[in-house]
Amino acid sequence: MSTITEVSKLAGVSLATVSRVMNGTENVREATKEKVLAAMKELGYRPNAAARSLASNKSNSVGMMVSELHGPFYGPMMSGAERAIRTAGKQFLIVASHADEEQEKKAIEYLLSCQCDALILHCETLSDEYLESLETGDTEVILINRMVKSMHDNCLSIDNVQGSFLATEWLIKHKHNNIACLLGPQVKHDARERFWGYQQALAKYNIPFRPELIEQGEFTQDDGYRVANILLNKNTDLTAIICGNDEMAFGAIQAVNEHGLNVPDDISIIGFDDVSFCAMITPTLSSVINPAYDFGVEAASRILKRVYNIEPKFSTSKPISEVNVPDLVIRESVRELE
Amino acid sequence: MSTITEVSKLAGVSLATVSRVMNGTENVREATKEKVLAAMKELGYRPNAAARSLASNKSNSVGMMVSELHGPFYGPMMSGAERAIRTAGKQFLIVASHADEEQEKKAIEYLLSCQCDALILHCETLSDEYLESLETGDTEVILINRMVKSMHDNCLSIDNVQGSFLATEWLIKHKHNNIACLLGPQVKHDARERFWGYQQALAKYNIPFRPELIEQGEFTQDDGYRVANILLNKNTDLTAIICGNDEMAFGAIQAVNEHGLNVPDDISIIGFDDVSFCAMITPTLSSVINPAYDFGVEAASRILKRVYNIEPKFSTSKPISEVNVPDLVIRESVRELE
DNA sequence: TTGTTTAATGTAAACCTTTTCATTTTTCAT
DNA sequence: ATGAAAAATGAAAAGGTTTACATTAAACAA
Repeated sequence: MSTITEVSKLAGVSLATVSRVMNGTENVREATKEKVLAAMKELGYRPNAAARSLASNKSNSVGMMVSELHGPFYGPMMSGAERAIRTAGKQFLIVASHADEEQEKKAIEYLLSCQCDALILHCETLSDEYLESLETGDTEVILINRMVKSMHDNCLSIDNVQGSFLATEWLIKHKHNNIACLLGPQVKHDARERFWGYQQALAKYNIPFRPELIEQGEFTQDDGYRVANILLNKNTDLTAIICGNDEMAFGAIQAVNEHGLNVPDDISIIGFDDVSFCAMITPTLSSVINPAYDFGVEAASRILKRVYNIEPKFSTSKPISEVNVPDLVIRESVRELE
Repeated sequence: MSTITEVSKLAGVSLATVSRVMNGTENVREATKEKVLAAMKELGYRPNAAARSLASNKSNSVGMMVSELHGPFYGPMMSGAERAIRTAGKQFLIVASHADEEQEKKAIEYLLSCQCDALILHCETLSDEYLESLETGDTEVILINRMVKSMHDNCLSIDNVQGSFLATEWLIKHKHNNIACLLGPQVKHDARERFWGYQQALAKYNIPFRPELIEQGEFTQDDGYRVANILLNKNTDLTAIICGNDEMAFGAIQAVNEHGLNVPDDISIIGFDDVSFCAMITPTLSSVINPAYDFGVEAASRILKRVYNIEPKFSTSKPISEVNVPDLVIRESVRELE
């Protein structure tokens, strides 16, 4: 691989001039510029990112951490952020943490050691204290789906309690009384918040909380299926199920069908996140909107402004603030009782 | 941020020793090691990846390029590769190219300038010559969904022609004669190959090729819907539609439904790729398996072996060779005619 | 012990840029 | 034409690590 030195020799100028041409920052005479560009081309020169970053103490890259690289929720979130960052000419790195504490820490360490200028994190296990400690460095950090009060301006999330409350309330208002709840893993704060929203709604309408209507599982289709079966086997009177997320809801629909019951005629189901397949499955799934794509775009936009002083070219479909009031989308999977 | 020098001073040893402790390569006395580790911890030392990569000419990272970060096909592909790479303790970088030639080149340039030790590329627009030129460097390159003869051992793909042939043949064998074809964008080689497989099957069974049964669109649900409508408006006798991929197929199902027709009673539909939602929608979608996850794992495994001399811990569910014979999964979206 | 081999550690150059500061060249007003 | 100011360029240090080579300390045999 050729280096800047070789380019400078071929072009008959100094290192510094080649660097200036590359970065386009300072004045270089047009004739010189062309000589350098020609030399670069001839040698197939490609700047060494490591050396640049070492010398400049900047990497021109933004790192993102997500739990998984696949899945209907993370995909749009990554895409949104990527689009905004790349359009601004900055580089974008992604690492997956698999929602494991140690791996989350390692992933962040890695992004930091890459000298990322900013970080976008969707973390599931890390404590507020750990996240706060990240702020002490000079790397901008934005958290998605998480609210740490002391980092308020750097957090983007929806009000999970409110979202779950809305979903439950809709069911209550439409005459459902025996509403089951398929919880996500309660080690995750969003799963806990969603549970709390359910409880709040019951309380508001004076509906007794029945522990037998609660089951907990992973945020997956398989576990939704498994856990919904448990629920259906022990309860014959339930008319609706609120699910921790859409994947679980889809598993629940399968379980309901296998029990010879119909969604929504026998049982109404509401998911959470409103991922793309909600509108694809049969019946279409009612859900609480969690605007993953917009969160990605918004996170990136804030970074572009704050770190690079660039006015972002993309904007979100609707304004995104720190804590967003979620909307409920009603589709075929629910019905009102008389 | 603290540096290796500060660590060495605090521990009372030389730079070299700290480096040796970090890398664990050479002999260091146990007592010394502990001193160094303690100093690192005390300072919160984090190695500078740029400096390491510059000095060692290695980055311990593998780069991947995909067209999009979201979507049911790329997600599993990224996940498979990521899992294998990270388990081996190497780092994993992803960039998106948006299936645009210039952006694909830029993305690759970026990964190379990051000194990635190896590249996994899913490219759509680049020429064989360009890809061959990448091989001249000392960076290992693996191509997914692409076969360049001169790089045979570095390519992983399915036989698209064969896949499409199988799907078409199934329909023919089950008495379908008027089989329409929803093509993907013919600038993409896989879309072209799939078209070719369709033609081959017709030819083999002496079914005349009817241009009015062919429409071309993007590989998206929206375009599948749009293009299927065109097809349905001008053809009243078709009984089956072969689609360029699963997204298009889903769009086609919607179009068929809106025309007051039923899948599969009136029209049979087969997709391509067998992404996860095939089994989730109604009717479940028949498709040709394109093992994205396994391709990711296999690509990573080959790199681990060749570049790092590490025996990979993960293996694919079934053996993956360079060009794989695809399987057809028959689900509810097709029926046999009498 | 003494000398020899091996293990542990240290020194300093190298990796490729950026960037400060100094120097040279150009421009332009007089 | 002259000098001052501005623009263009160059020289060299700095950035944090690895690693070849040199040195010192430990281990061990005689």
